[in-house]
Amino acid sequence: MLPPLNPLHVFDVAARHLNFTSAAAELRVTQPAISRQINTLESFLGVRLFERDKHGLRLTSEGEEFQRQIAPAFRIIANATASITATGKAEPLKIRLYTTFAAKWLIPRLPSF
Amino acid sequence: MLPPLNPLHVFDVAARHLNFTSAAAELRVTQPAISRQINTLESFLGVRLFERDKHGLRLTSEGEEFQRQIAPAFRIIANATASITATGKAEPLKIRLYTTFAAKWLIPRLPSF
DNA sequence: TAAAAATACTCCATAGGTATTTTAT
DNA sequence: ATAAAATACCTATGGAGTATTTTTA
Repeated sequence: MLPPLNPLHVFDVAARHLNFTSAAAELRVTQPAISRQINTLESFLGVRLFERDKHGLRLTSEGEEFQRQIAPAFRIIANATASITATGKAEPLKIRLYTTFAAKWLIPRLPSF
Repeated sequence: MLPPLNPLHVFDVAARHLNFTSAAAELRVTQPAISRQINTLESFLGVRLFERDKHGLRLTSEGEEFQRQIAPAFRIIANATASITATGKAEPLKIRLYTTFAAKWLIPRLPSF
């Protein structure tokens, strides 16, 4: 069974920040958005991941272990996405044209390009 | 940069099935839902993941490589979720009661429980 | 009292369903 | 002719914003 994935990602970020407000900044959303995503995940799991008491915000022991386990998953996804996105970006551009056109028009302009 | 995660998960399942209809069954949604999720992912990546030509449905080479890379991420997430969900489920149940009640009512019934 | 988290309310975007069309075997 | 994918259309759910309240250092 998979948990809701967007809340899981938010948790991954928030667990590194230990601060919902700055996690919100990294994800380019607002602080309440983070609060609710975390809540969604905790409700789904039936487990409290963050402790909101004295000492401010900290991970529960379950939260810490969970974070440790899931973090690699997002690194994998990010890497895979970077790879596939990069594919083709470095492909050489192939151009066919008349030799006379190449000589008279293209070659002179190549340097400035 | 992370891709949309729900479409990514749908892709993971569909890539194993090589069949949107049966992937839909596994995910308990309809076939058009799969079709659109895949489309969302392909649009985001700017890469075609499935080939829909003769021979039916097959992964493109990029799709195959991508699937190979991301699949472990979902296994990680599923395992982590199983662990944290299981936490506490095996906790011993603590009961306090009167010794007389224990002797007369509880103990006789324990075997059948 | 200042800074951060939670909550209430509203709005929009994403995701799904049903019906139907297209495509390919 | 059949089976699967794509598309159109509509609906519903989830996610986000703003404003505000609660909490804690």
